[in-house]
Amino acid sequence: MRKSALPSLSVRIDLDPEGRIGPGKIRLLEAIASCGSISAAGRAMNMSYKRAWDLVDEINHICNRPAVERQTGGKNGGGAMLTPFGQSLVARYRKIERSAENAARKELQALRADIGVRTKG
Amino acid sequence: MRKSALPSLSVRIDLDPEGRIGPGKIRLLEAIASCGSISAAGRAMNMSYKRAWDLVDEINHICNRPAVERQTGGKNGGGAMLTPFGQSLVARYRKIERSAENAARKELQALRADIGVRTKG
DNA sequence: GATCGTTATATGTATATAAACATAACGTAA
DNA sequence: TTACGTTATGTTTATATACATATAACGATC
Repeated sequence: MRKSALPSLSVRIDLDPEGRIGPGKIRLLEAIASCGSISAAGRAMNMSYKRAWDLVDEINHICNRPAVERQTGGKNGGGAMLTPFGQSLVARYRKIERSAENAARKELQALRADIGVRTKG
Repeated sequence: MRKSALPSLSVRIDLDPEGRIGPGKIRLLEAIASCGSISAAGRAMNMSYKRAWDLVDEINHICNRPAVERQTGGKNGGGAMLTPFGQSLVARYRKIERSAENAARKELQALRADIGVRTKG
């Protein structure tokens, strides 16, 4: 498998001075979407349930609307899924990320040439 | 009118898994370039000299070559300036940042529209 | 040699962040 | 009712980060 070459970009969206959404929260949202629960997503990311829950809570508060809808109790104990807004948030982030990396590719290559390629391994 | 309304982008360059360069370090480099010393740059950014020095040291180590050249002692007690590499690093970062914001503008506006309008339900 | 403001370094103290652990509430199904 | 796995919410501990303070070395200038 091919790891992303360094240097690479990471993009954050500053929704307000105290609230940003970056690659970590987006990966968590994606994991929730594919796992069906916060706790399973946390396990998949090697993250404690509490941390995952706190991040979800933070995301929902940063945006003015819930990105994750949660059900407590019920079949299988409950679960969580992305709201339509949450889905579009992830999609938008990924699109922005792709656009940014595309736009920056030349400069990053030049930077890599300056610094020297480090092939770890 | 102020330049960037929220949400806005912030871009980091991951030079290696443990070393990133983002808007803070770039602003520090720019302050050093315009102030002529680490300590003056720190004062200008309301940052302790130690913190500024540590950041410069980190930058110089993250990259494989110095971005800041320092002179201890001498006229005015010494000073610091950007190396040619440091100058190009700043220029490249700012160019990447502009490209990224340009590429993401539409999506950010859509996101702003989503978040700005609070729809309960 | 004394002065000056800088670089360079060390140490201790707050503060913020993350991890670890514990426990209750929930709602479906057996 | 009981069991189950989840959401929800604490409390405590540990770690990392930032801050404050102190001090020495440096080298041109006076």
